[in-house]
Amino acid sequence: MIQRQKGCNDIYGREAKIWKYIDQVIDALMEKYNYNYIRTPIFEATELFHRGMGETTDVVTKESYDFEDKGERKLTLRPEGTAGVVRAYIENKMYGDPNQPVKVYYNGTMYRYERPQSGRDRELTQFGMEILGSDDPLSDAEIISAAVNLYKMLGLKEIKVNLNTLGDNESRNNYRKALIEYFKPHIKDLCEDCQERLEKNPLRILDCKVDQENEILKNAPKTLDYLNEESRDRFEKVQEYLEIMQIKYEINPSIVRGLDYYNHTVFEIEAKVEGFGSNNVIGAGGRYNGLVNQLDGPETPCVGFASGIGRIVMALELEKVKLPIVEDIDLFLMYVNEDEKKYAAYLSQELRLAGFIVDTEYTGRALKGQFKQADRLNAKYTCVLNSEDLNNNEVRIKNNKTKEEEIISLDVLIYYLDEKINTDFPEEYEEECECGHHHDEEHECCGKGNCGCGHHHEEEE
RNA sequence: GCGCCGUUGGUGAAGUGGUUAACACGCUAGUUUGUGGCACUAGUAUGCGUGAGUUCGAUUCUCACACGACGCCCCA
Repeated sequence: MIQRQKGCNDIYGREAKIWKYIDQVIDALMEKYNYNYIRTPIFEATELFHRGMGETTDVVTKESYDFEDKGERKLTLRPEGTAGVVRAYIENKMYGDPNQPVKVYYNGTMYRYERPQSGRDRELTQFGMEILGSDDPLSDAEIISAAVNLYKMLGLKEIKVNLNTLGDNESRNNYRKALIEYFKPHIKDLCEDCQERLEKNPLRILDCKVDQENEILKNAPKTLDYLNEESRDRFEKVQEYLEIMQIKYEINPSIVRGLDYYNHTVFEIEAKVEGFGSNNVIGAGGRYNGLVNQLDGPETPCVGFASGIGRIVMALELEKVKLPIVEDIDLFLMYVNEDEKKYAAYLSQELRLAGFIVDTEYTGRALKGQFKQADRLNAKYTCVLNSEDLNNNEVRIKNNKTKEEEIISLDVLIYYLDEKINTDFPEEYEEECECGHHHDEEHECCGKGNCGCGHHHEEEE
């Protein structure tokens, strides 16, 4: 049997509904923030990804899906979204658009040749957003706020924003030097991996899992002490805007992004949920003022964010968040003989076009089996089409919850169903927001906190 | 790339070096019920990840590979 490829997933059933729902929330949110959807190719010239990340990083040498096509072009399946967006920005000369900055978002599959583990697959789906052409700290804050609001809208409560700054290039280099100098005398007391990291990527030592509790790490120099004045001011501005937007965050000096093109703001958003594996970062981003230029575009300050949809789904499930996913149908049509079946075909067509979710029998089951199927599909109503009733221009509609059955004239069936569905099965509004109160339509949120539940928040309950 | 554990039907799983691979759920059919959901009856893996080896004989032992789970490295 041919199996699916390692680290790839088939998403279907209820899970697929969750994915589609998330996509909808993303689209709705991005509309509010006025970001435009952008779709770039899934493969690009290998060089695009290799440049700007440095040829020697593990990411490039070991973890990218490189291949050659029949025209001997060297191609790579995109491992992330930003490079393609930046390429498109440059190639389409979006920097010349009078409408600046350019705000775009994407949502698609990415490919990384990795060893699969919890929260890490070879094919993954990422949503991301970028602001190209603004160096304003407000744009950093906006990106972070949008990320936080997305998670809140989806219903995640246990999230934590870790914020840090790398400063500009000068600050960053000074800090790097200071770190190496600081760690060098202590190197023997650190784990093997950290000894490797010292020259290669000293910032990573701060993030080490083995030495997490080591005093040496705790007393290590902090980024913030090596910022020049300009970078420090900038960081303070970002924080100020976040506070105005009431976005909670924590400054965490161990947040370092892997690649060189990052500067100034960097952040990671963790899902703090019981049961999450070691990869609990559901989204991350930062400022990358150098990248556009590195890829032959004009000097362009940018900031962006990306989030793995798979990890969001995982977090939603672990938190047992109730999602507004339709898992039932309005009506299941049953029949026994061929004439009734034909009528089922006709009626399902009519009702579907009228906007109802209708299903019927296709596998030749006996009536008993059809009732079971109706239950499995969570049908709100069932209807056994009976030749006798049909001759009288009537059908029997049974509420599948109360088992009450009514005989309805076919002429008014649509009106009947329309009304009954709303009265028998009202939509439930029950959500809990940060304020800790359950609330529904009558009992609204007290307004403390930013729950994104979609209801208007009054000052008083 | 490294480490650890795992892989039995539609699902959850038990089990053994040797004629029919337990049990449960599910599913299908039948009896009964005015049109089901309860109950009862019957059916439902020539098969135990793939390949090779040990053996008279392997799903059970050994090895390799694949896949899954988790962790390390790395994390765009």
